[in-house]
Amino acid sequence: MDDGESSSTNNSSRPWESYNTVFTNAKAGMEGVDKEKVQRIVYEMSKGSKYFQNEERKEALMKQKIEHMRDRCAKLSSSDLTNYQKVVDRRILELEATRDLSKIWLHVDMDAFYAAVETLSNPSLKGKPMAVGGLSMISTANYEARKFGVRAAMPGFIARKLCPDLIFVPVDFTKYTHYSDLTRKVFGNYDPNFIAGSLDEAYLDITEVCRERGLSGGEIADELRASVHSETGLTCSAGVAANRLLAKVCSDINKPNGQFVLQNDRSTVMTFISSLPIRKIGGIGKVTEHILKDALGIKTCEEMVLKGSLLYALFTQSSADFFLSVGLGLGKTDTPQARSRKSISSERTFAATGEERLLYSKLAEIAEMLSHDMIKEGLTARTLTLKLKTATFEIRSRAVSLQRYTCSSEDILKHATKLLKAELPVSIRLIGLRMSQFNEEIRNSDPSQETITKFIVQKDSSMQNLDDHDSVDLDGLSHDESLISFGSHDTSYAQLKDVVENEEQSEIEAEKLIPNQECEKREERPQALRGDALLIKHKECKPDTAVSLLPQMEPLFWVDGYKCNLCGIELPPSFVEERQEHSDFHLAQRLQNEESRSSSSTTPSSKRRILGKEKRNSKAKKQKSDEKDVSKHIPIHTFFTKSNQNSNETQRK
DNA sequence: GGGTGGGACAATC
DNA sequence: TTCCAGATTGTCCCACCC
Repeated sequence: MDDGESSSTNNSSRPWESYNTVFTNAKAGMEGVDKEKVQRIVYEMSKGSKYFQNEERKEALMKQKIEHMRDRCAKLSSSDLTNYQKVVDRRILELEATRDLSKIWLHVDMDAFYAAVETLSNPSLKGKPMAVGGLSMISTANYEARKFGVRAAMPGFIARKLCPDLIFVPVDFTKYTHYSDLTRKVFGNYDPNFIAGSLDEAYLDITEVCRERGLSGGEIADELRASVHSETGLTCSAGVAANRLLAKVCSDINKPNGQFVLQNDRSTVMTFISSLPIRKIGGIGKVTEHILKDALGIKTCEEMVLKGSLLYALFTQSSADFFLSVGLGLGKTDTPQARSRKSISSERTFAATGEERLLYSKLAEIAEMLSHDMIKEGLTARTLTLKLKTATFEIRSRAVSLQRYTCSSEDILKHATKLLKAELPVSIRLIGLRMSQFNEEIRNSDPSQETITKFIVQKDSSMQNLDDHDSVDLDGLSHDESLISFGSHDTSYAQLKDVVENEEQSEIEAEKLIPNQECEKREERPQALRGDALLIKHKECKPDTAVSLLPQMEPLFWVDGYKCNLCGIELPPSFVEERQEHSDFHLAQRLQNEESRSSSSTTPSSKRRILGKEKRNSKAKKQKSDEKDVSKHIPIHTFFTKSNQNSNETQRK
């Protein structure tokens, strides 16, 4: 939808015109596309579906937000605007002071990457319209397919309608990773600290290499692209500019197999940015574009500066700052420290169902996948988030923070089951699980300790079965067996239900016995300390030799002088520290299990149910009040509008 | 009253 | 015939604690 005034009611003869789809947005290779035809087909294929209804619901909400913003805009007095303009003027000076034109950044973007890789391995696809993905969703399309309006993130069945001869090729990440590695080897020759955006794009600081070799940014880009082509047989496009934001915009200009250089001087940058549509900026998507366009009439980056006072009046400071810096053509010029991931997740879509057994079975599969990924990455975490997409495409998420770090599929499943249970009955089409709040001690451990870390992480998962009564009782089955049996046998489902229900009872009882605060305090201590505490608590424990970790636990000793009797890990006697750590690990493990037994490992579910209810109630109340004050209901990505004008003014003072 | 962490959810690629 | 992904991040609100 290009016009905020249009709606499905005043376009009855051409209803598709108001259907807000991303599939008609400008994308490389789609210049000659009959947008109206694409939009009509997408509309015809979608209308009436649950997906469509949900889109309409979201659209209505967005319109409401836009209306509200317009209202607030209209209410601003001239003195308000004068004051906000002063803020803008000051911020412009501050932002200008940070402008750095000394760097040369290069953004490389592979052309239709997945599709190009598939064509390399199957040359018969050359020249034919092809998409990587399936009928439900396609990941990318080659340029022949794009001529028909087919593009990434489009459902395959719609793509086939647009292009009946479209060839579908299944996604093969192993292949793409291989080619991505080849490109990265080339990138590394120009900037060893390059930033990989994704498999198919990267940012390189080529300031040094330009200086050393006396070449311009454009010449380096030329050489790099030729090098990527000779190493991989793939083409890429590049953008060269003073910062990453601009370089990314530039790499899209002469796509495919081209490049664009933006000179590093202020006036060239300002001219370039002045007419640039806001949607070209990374971070401004469909929603933000609509809000800025329809509520404030901002279509180009230049207008972000011209209407800066409105932005500061209506958005939060951080959002307004971002918009203003975009309008000034500013972007990041430093090479950030390697960003560490903050969460890890796994989700799957399936035919919508409300059948509990099926849902629990899916949950078990996803918990297993997530656990597997965590072990592979050497991560343990303590916040679990369950994501659900209902049959009506409504997204729900429910989270719980655990008292200990874990990566075990049993732990994940146990808590995820509780979260899911609270949502039932509901018909669901997607389940996702996410773990966040990583244990930094394990992640940042000395590489020389990698073996032991890996061991801890792996065993943290597998050991749960052995001695954690709190975990789902798997009757001594191995991981794989447990998964299979869970997914396919009624008994496993019944077991899980029982475990969850019994546990709730024990949690309620435990809550009576142990004050929650005490558990939290203990949780704050690092694991090693907790082990020490246990040693103090149980003075009969003696390190190494035959260590009795707890009176009721089998003592630890080294079989044949090198093999742990509890888990089988092999550590020669010379590995003194590792052995100590290892016995600490068993101690900590044991203590955690003890804690789990004697107290709730999460918020007691009885309490949680009440809390949940209160929360839902307060949420319902909130929604009601939001109907009155829509500004509280505009959580649009980074660009949150101010929830409260007064609070913002206070902030500014 | 300010700081902080948990939880929900929207946004992007 | 088929009927809209998956992964990750950022920001807000709110409850709780000091």
